[in-house]
Amino acid sequence: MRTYDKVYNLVKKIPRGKVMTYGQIGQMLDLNPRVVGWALNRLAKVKAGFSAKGRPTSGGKPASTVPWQRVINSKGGISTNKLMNIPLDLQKKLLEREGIAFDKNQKIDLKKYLWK
DNA sequence: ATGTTGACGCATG
DNA sequence: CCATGCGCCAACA
Repeated sequence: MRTYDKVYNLVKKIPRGKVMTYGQIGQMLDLNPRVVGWALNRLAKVKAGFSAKGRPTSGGKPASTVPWQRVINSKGGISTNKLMNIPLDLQKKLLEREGIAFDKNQKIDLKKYLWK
């Protein structure tokens, strides 16, 4: 069981309309937030077709089943907008589609949507 | 084996 | 409020 598989398995359990933070996931899996981010970043690459040479995914195909958009930072904001391989505001759109609202600062109300 | 790289978080100024 | 700095550690080259 790779470390990133733990992350994927947990993220897959996040119910629709709820979100989790990197720090929260890291705490639950006894990993650092950075590692969580790393795992998701890897997902993005796979999804973008940059499948790592000879190492596309861990056996299966987690990329298509992991609701990565439900993972946000501790401020309740989106962290993917500064990335090259993900369209701007894609994550925001996906979340809004699930009924999650953003305020004027592009932030989510953690009190309301955070899953525990 | 070793160095680099982060979808982060927290403390500090 | 914004800017830095550091910890942290798996995966990759």
